[in-house]
Amino acid sequence: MIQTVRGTRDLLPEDMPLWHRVEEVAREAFRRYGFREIRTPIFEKTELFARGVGESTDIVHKEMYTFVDRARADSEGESLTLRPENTASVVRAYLQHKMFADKSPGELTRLYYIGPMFRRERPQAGRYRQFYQIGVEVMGSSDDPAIEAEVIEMLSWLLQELKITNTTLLINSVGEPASRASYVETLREALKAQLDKLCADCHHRYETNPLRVFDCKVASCQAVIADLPTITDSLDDASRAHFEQFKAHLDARGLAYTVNPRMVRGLDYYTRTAFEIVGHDGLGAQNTLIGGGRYDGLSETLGGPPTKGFGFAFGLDRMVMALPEAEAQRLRANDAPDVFLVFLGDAARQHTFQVARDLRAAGVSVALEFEDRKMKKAMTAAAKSRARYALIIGDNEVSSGQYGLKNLATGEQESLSLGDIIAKFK
RNA sequence: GCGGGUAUAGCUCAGUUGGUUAGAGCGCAAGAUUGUGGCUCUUGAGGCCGUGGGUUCGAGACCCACUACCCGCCCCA
Repeated sequence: MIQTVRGTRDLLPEDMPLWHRVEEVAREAFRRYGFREIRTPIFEKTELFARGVGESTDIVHKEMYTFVDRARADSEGESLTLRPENTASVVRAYLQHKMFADKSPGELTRLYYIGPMFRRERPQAGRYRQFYQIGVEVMGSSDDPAIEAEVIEMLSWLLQELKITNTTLLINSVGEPASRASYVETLREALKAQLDKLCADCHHRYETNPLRVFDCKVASCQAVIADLPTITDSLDDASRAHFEQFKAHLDARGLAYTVNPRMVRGLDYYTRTAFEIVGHDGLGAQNTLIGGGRYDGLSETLGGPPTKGFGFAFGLDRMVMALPEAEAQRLRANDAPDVFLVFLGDAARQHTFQVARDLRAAGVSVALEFEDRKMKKAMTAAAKSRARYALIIGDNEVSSGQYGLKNLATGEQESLSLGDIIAKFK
């Protein structure tokens, strides 16, 4: 039997109401905050991600689905990649369509996206090779921290609307590229003296990406980590001032946060503000719900004019997992037909098709089966469909034009004309 | 790439020191009940026991290999 490729999965009808709900709430949040949708291609030239995300990152290094396109007579096949994330593509589109050109100073471009991304990682709880992300990007000439606070305010509303409570907002500033680079050296110096106390993984991190040592879960490493210098101490003055303003904006909006000076970003393009919203319920080891930050240099990296940028992304797979059970049940229960048509005998069967058409034309969600069954069986099918009502159509009903409408939850039944029934569902 | 776990009915799982016909609950089907579902009772259908090899008189069980899935690590939004 052919099955799904490792790390991919089918999203079955039972779960779709949950996915739709997250998408619907997100779109509503974006509408209220002035974001407009953009859809970029699912694959791009490999170079876009190599430059945008960063050559040295693991994503580019070993986690991309890259393939060479078919060669033509006049050219080599070019290297293409299924998008591992969407920020680089959105910035590319922003530049390609010169969205900055008709803007006045300080005017922002607010974009959002929803769609699948691909990473060739080992799957685990809440992590798939084809996963779905929702994200926004704010681009323009301004890097006002009020932008950041407003976006986080929007996320706060979104989580509340989804009934996802018990989350924590973590913030940090990773500074300008220059101050970040000097901090990495400071950190490497500090680690050098304690190398003998670190685990094998951290030895590797010391070489490749010292910032990652902070994420180590080994107890002996944690002891060392506690005494390491933080990036906060190395911040340049402008970044420090920017971060202070950002916090003041959060305070003014009543948004609670925890400063985590050890929270760093893996992708090359991040500058200054970084944030995460972590969940605590039912997410396994993958408890980061939302991650984002500022990426002021990305446009230039991709050959565009100096542009400020700020954005976030969250995984739909994981957000759906984080929905509380009660909310999930409510959403699934709502995903049911309005009425299930039960008919008895061949004459009623023909008549039922007409009734179904009239109800549907009036906007009612109608379920029915085509088999002529005993009433008992038909009622069982009606209950199984989870329809709110069963509409009973036998010879008596056909001749009288009065149908039995039974509320399947309460068991109450009344006799109504088709017009009355349609009115009831309006 | 590395580590641990699991693989038996549609689903969730039992299955004793290796023993003859592989079980339960839920679900599904039929009936009790020929125009009224849910509850109850009765009956039934449904299994290459992940795949391949080995040990044995005999393997769902023990050994080896493989594959798949799950969880975690690496990495990361």
